[in-house]
Amino acid sequence: MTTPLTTIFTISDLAKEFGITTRTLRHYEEQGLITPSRSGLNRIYSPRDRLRLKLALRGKRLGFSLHEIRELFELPDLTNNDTAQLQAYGRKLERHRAQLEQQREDAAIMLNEIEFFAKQCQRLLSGGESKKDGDWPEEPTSDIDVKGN
Amino acid sequence: MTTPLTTIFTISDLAKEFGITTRTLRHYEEQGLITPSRSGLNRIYSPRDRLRLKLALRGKRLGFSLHEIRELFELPDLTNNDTAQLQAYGRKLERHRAQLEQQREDAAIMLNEIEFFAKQCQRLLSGGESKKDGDWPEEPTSDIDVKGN
DNA sequence: ATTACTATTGCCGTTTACGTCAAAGAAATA
DNA sequence: TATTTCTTTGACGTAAACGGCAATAGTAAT
Repeated sequence: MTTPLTTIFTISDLAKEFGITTRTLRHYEEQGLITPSRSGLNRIYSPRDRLRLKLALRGKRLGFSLHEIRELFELPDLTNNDTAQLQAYGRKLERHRAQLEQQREDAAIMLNEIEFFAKQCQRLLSGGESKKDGDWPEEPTSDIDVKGN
Repeated sequence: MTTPLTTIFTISDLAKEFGITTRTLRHYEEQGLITPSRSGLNRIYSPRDRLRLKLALRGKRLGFSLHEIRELFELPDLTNNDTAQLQAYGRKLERHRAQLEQQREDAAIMLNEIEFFAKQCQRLLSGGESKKDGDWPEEPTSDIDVKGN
């Protein structure tokens, strides 16, 4: 069995695979996120283009803007070793790192809250009617003033 | 020392505390996220309102829309035990739970990628020039086809 | 060649989440 | 009392991320 030397994708291939529209793919191209080659007018996507799309979509799920994603794709030029540019990129990475860690924390907290309410739902649904007229805490209060916060 | 029985906040109090504008607070009210009481025309925010704001902002950081956040705030009515409604709420929670876990995974992956590139930056900046003409992997390729993915 | 897709480039529309005045009423301070 | 200062309600504007045509232009199958 041979590995294909050149795997290519059409715009609708990728659209189907990732559950997006072709309009979205063209939009991402306009924004400089992906730059497929052409066969005449038709777009030809390489595995590298596909990878970029995958990364872009992950970035989107994390709430990054297309602009931010594009910036992350623009790796600093290492041939002319431009220290300032490299530092700038480093700071940008640092900011995104901080944001991602904040998000991890937020996600953990919110998962706790949601799981708590989900369990309440299940209890109320499976376990007959209610146990004592089971009621919600009047709000997702999991972090209310626990630490004077 | 006595604990204040009624802590209240003005619109600019909360705006300052959370680093948002008063316009944002009014917008959240229009969208039904917060419903402060009034003193004449002026809005009066209770600790409960403040908590809601806090939760809302966390939801935002996680990419939830104001509409979704509002839905999560609308706990199903437990007095008339409406099974269908409770189930619907449960399914909604389940969807959000799945999304949050996806996000945790995404965040973890992206943190790895970013930390990798950040280290490269530091190496190139601190360790003199370059070691062998250090170059980037031509892309954040950390997950390219590692598992035929 | 004729039908039938699939793609391409405009280009205008839409939704979300606010920003940005403007006009006007209260409230605090000099 | 005069004057900032804060707030309120409109109402219009905007940036981001596409959606949804329309009018063609290639390409594929019959």
